[in-house]
Amino acid sequence: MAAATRVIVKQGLGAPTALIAREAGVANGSLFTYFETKAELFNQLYLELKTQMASAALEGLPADAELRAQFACVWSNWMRWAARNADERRALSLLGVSDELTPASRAAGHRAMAGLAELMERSRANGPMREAPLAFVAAIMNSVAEATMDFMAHDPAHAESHCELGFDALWRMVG
Amino acid sequence: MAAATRVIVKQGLGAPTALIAREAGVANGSLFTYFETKAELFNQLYLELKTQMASAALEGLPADAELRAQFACVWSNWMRWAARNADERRALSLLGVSDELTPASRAAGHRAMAGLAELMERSRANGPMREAPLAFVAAIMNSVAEATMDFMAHDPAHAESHCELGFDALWRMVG
Amino acid sequence: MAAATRVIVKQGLGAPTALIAREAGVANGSLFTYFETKAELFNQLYLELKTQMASAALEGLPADAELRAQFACVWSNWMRWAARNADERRALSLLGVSDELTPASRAAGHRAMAGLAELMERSRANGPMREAPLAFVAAIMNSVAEATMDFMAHDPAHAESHCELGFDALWRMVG
Amino acid sequence: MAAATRVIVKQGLGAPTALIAREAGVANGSLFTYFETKAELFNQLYLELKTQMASAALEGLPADAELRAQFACVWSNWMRWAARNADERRALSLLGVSDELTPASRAAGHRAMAGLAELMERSRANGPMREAPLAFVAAIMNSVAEATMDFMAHDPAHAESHCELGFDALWRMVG
DNA sequence: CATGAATGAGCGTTCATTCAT
DNA sequence: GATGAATGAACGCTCATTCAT
Repeated sequence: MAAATRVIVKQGLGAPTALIAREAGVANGSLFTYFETKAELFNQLYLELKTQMASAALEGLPADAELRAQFACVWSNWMRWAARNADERRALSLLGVSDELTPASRAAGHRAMAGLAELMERSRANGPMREAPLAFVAAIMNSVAEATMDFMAHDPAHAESHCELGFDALWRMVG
Repeated sequence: MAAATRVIVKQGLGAPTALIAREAGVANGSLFTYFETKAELFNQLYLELKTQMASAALEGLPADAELRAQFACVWSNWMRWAARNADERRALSLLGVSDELTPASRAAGHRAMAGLAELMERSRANGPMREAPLAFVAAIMNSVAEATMDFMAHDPAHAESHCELGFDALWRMVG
Repeated sequence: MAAATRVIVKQGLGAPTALIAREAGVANGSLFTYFETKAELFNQLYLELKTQMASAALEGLPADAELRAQFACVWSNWMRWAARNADERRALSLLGVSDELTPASRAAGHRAMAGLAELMERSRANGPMREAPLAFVAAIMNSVAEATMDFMAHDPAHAESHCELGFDALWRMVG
Repeated sequence: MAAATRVIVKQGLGAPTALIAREAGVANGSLFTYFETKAELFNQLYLELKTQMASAALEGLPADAELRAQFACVWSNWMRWAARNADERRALSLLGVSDELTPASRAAGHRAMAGLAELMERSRANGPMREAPLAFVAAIMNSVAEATMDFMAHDPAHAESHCELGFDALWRMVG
């Protein structure tokens, strides 16, 4: 998995399975002992990374703090994970647009993000988007997060300020 | 070009050039009379679609209206283009993440969006994001637009309301 | 023809007909008005070059001089032609080993060299190879000539001395 | 390798790799397990054949016999190898004029012929070509050898006598 | 006759997947 | 289970040749 992540980042989703196997230190064919097909590997990797990202975001959530503070904590965790796991994030992003990704995996990915979605749900409850469908709000949250991560990755010197700018913007939208 | 758009939407970027040629009603090899390589085709298509999208968005811009109204008009054009050109939008989105896309094409794509960026620039001038880098604000605008388009495409019955929700959210962020 | 020669030298026999046409300043398809196929062009070119080479070699032959002097004159003409028409020689050499060259062309090529062969025939009449088949002697003459030309082309500074060395060697063999 | 040799002789250097693979009894793609490219295969084959030829020529060289006898032995070995390995010789000859042959391979080929060159060097030491560059003498030796082989192959009935004629001619030149 | 866009068979090469060891 | 050589379908691209203009 870690090997696949590294290879995908370097070579894209078109990277030969042989390369992934070599990076993992196993034989060419052994890869297919663990994953029936390349697509299967990609789907599992997608889910693993998404889950890892979600749990990183929710780590240490102060359950009884104010909503805004909770959200700020999650956002900060999320962005920090992205900054420290640039490869994982990049791979996740590539996998997310792959044609090989099954609807099932995509659904499972959403489920992994349920904790985040729930927080979002509560955050907007009294805000201007209280009437919008949750999925829509979640999608916007995601897209702003992605854009923020891109900027943090691209310009690490101002990572901190971009992180805050992103959060403030998001909170203005939904909070 | 239109053929390539259709095929890309159906089969992804991995679609055989032979299929694109057939869809266009020309012979396998004729494609390479017009585009030196598959990558070249993709790059040109990307730029064409991006340009088309940008000019659709800026069409009929009421130059002396209030900023908010101008922006609303652009947003509405933009979303309408996306709704009416779902294939084009999907193809553009796939092309945008391709490894075959050259930095030059990406830069040209940004230039095509200059009109939008400039409007954005003016819109945020007195807003809460007046200190943020333009590129960052543009990225967020794009990402919210993308998310909105996705929802409009996915649930055409509520396209109109999603369009408004998206705009309001964006305006709250930057306006 | 001249265009074909230049292109063959630069790109080898695999050079596209389109390139030859462009070099000749005519359209892609016009080439096939003059030559039915690429092979036909190559065969005709082969014969033209071989004929040109042979007549260059025989030019100004002092019909009533001593045999050795006659041969020396021919050899000198031959080598001079090769030196001054490096492209033609190179092309001829490539064409000579092509699979496209028909036996008929090869035979015609030999006929073009008849004058040289006849001189050779007389030269060896009283020499050590008087019993050998003419064709064999001619082949050896040719091969020594080729080797000499190669050296003259490769090291033009000593062209003159290589030319003489080649002649002396050949004469020792047959004269 | 043997398969490649056979196919090259029958079809020339333009023969499809698929044919070579089939002749070798392996799958289309397997060829590229052993040789990265077609050119790589050709280069390696060239070197193998050249080396094989050279060692055949030097086999059983009577180190303390007279020079002429040594040379005669080598010549006889050489011609016998060519007669018995007509395919190999033909392939070698075709490979030798290919544009795919790298300078490195050509140099390695020369190195493989070093033994022959050295014998040649000693043979001419007191002969009429003692002042000529070694490379030139070697080139002439080669070209006479080639011509002789051609005749032996073309007219096997008189192979023996052509072999002798060739040697005598060569010795007259350099010995 | 000249043109040059169109053709499509054919090629070298890649790589996910299999399977005998 | 692990291996890695073998597989062969599939792809991007080339180019000799044709033919409507």
